[in-house]
Amino acid sequence: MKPAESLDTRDRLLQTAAALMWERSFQATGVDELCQRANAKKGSFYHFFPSKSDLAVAAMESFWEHARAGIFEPVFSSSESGLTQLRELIERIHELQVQVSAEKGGVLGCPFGNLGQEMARQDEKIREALQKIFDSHCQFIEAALIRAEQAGEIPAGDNRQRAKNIFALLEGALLLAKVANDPQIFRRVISAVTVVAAA
Amino acid sequence: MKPAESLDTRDRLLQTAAALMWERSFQATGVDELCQRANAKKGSFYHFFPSKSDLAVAAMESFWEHARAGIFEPVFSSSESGLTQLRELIERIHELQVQVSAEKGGVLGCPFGNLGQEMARQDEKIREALQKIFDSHCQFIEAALIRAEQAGEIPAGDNRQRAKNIFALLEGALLLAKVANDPQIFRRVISAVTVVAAA
DNA sequence: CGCAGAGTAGACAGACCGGTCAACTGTTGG
DNA sequence: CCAACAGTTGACCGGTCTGTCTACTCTGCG
Repeated sequence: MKPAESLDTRDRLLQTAAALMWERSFQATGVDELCQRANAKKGSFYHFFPSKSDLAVAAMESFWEHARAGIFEPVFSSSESGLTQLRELIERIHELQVQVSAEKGGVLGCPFGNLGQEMARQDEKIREALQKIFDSHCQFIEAALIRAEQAGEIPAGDNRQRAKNIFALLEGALLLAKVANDPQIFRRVISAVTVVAAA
Repeated sequence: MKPAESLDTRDRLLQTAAALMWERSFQATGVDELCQRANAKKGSFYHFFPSKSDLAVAAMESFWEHARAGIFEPVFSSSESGLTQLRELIERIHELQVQVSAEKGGVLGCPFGNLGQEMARQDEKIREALQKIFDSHCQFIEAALIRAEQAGEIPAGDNRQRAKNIFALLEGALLLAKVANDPQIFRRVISAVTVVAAA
């Protein structure tokens, strides 16, 4: 993630929004505060985005693009086996949680999961955007499972469903870690992933 | 759950708070609206509870007591085997999700998980309360796993950790169902529980 | 009866919210 | 040289937020 100062106003707003909403929540993030932190003025905000919800959608999409390019694609395009890639992904997520939780003074969990729990029932656009982002996550996992199946690492089965199961376990583990405020909870729960992958 | 009219003011506030915060979210639930729906006045609200956060904690504890008495204790004190009890619990949760989502026009997910994602990083009292409620959930699951292990349904293992894994899967599945706005997602993901139980 | 305390009532406060708007600036292309 | 336009600025709006306060009612008890 580039330093905020070097970006243009729109990108600064996007990046600040993602950070603040991850750290706190959508509703606890005020437009005024957000603009201040992004070094932008309210008028600029509403010049680029019709509403706070639209900014949230754009911020999540942008955040996912960064995560995809910075984590998912490198991990899943390696020469490792499907299951190893999966374990590598989990390792990266865990590292990120540890690092961010040290920086912010507590476990933040998954930015998409957080926003989903909070806003899915209140804002349809946000719900749809997150649904798509979840799907993208699952597609990466599914592809790894297919490779694992072809390599004989796991028995043949419904890899799409398996991917959803694994993703659900990830999200649940992040929630437990957040409520316990202990990133190690995530690592321990996640040990079950290999089993779910073969289910 | 008794009809709201027959309860005293404090209980009406508790019940209405749990319902509204489940349906929407903590921050989207206003004190004014809450009082109106509970047929109470602001003065009464702040007579019983020092703040909205304290009400939320009390409402979650009360809701959990209802769920424990109405679902968890009946299910886990039956004469069925440990794994069957677990499946029965999941069945009940699924039925509840289907019913509530028909009533409210969308999947609401887990009231505790929702509040946890939203408020764990913003209100330490809420975080601690939910942490305890999560623990109680896990204790029920763990007890069932111990019975399952003794009956030879699953191999010997760390049943405390297994319980956390299962609980994480449940919470994750509820999140996916909420974001997809489809309660059937929950049922499908949850098919992996038996595997996780034996991991 | 009279009093104490629990609970009720709702006006009020002050901060803060998301969002609007008209005026301004800086750049680009004809 | 100016017109067109993307972007910026910050004052401003009406509404809503949680929480406070004083006055009131009801009930049980000595």
